[in-house]
Amino acid sequence: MCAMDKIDATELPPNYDPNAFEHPSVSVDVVALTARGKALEVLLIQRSEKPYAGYWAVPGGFVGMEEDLDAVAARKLSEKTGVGEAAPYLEQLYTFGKVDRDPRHRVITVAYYALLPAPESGLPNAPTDTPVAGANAAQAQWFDVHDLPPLAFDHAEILHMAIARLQAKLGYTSVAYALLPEEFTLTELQTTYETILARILDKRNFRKKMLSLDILEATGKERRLGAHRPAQLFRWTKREPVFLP
Amino acid sequence: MCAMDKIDATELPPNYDPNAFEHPSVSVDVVALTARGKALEVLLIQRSEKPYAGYWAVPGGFVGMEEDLDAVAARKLSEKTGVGEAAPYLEQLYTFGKVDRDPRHRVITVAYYALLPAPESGLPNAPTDTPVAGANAAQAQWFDVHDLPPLAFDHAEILHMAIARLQAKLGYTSVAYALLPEEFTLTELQTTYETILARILDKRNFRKKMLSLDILEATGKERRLGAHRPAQLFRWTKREPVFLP
DNA sequence: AAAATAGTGTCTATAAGACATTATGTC
DNA sequence: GACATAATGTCTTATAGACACTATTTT
Repeated sequence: MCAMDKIDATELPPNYDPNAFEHPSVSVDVVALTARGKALEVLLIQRSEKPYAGYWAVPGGFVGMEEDLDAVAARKLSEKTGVGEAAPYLEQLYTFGKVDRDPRHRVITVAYYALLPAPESGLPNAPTDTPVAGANAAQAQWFDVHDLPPLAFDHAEILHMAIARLQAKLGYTSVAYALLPEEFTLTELQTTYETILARILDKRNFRKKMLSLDILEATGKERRLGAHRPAQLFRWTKREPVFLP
Repeated sequence: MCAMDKIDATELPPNYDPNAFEHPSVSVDVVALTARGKALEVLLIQRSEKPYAGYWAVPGGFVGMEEDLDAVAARKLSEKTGVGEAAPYLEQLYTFGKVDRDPRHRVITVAYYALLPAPESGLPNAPTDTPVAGANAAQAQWFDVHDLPPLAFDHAEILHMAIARLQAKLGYTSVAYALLPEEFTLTELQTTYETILARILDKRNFRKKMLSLDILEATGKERRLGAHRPAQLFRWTKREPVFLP
């Protein structure tokens, strides 16, 4: 433990030199999630270097001196997924700071999670289906969260926390908006909920509930797919998360 | 923006030198809350140095290379409040990382909040009523969160987030256990809820609800205070937070 | 007996959950 | 008309909230 441990942030002298002591590094990691059909998928990058060479990791980057945490998260997400200007849902998750979570040196990571519409949705903020690998040719790929490769560092813990947070938020907000295309059927919406919650919901109760919340509106259009009755298309009344009663 | 901004944590070469570039500093700030009578109180320290000399701040400290984030939070809390071994409720709140939140240099702070029983409760983990000032003779004092002195940095934002989190958690967990003494009356419990939520609750509904949750048990003892019927004393069935149905 | 707080029950309204059939399009 | 998915309503149960009086103790 170095001398810095005992310095109180509230009591720093004005001439204190922030570089007089060794600091932990700070990184930002982004759990990018998308609901594709019946799978909840996460974007992972395969490491090509030690430690954890060959293992997969959530994309992340170090925090420089002149960039807000949120900005680092947005930038990393954009670099890896190809999402453009239209802001995806991006929320800080938790900060992981165990001394030995990175075997090389002390790295404190501020984890975020992002919700993206399925790549095939055609939305401007949908990720490209082929994520962008890093400069050192590491692979980037979407994985079903229930069929994961070995994960580096404490990234399994980070991912589980992101999924738990999303599951919880589904219950009291309209965050699901961020996972769906502009227009969708109630069945697609229900499938998204079922995918994330990993359980089957009752169709009548689900529709009754959703339509009572004033968060959806019919577009008047319908989707015709196959030899059966077409489905009405809906959109969100607000493309931002709303707290539900 | 320095070169470090563009280095990807998942792609670090094994011989990367973490000290080759300037890092942000990392601090931990702890919002210590206690419910004393009809006031929710927060522990603040008065700064004696610039910037924000004379302003009040939440206690905090820098994170050294060899200490977990949670451990820094626990240590700071213990130093300032005199709480001992018996662990108070301590939970990570949010990480604040705006570039200019500290005018001196870049400081990213991981905020925690702690719930302590009232100083006069006699519990082993109750804070001393006279909090410990820092080495440079700054004052430390408990303040009603609705009657605050001017706060330094973004500490007003941190405090408001802590209060909002506590209010939310009261609704779906038994965290209130951490604010009460070992034995307490239902009226004291209700007063604690009312203080935190800043609204009056119905006595009959409150008692009906609380007693239906299997989180309280009667001690068989009663408290006699003044010219009126004595109140039964209760204790928590578990001194840890429980999720409520 | 006056004062002060402890303690208690009913009714209503709302929400959640179980449950099966009809409707409408394509091929 | 066979097939496949869309769309819909009722009943039961549990929960939340409004609401006022009696009980017990001290002084």
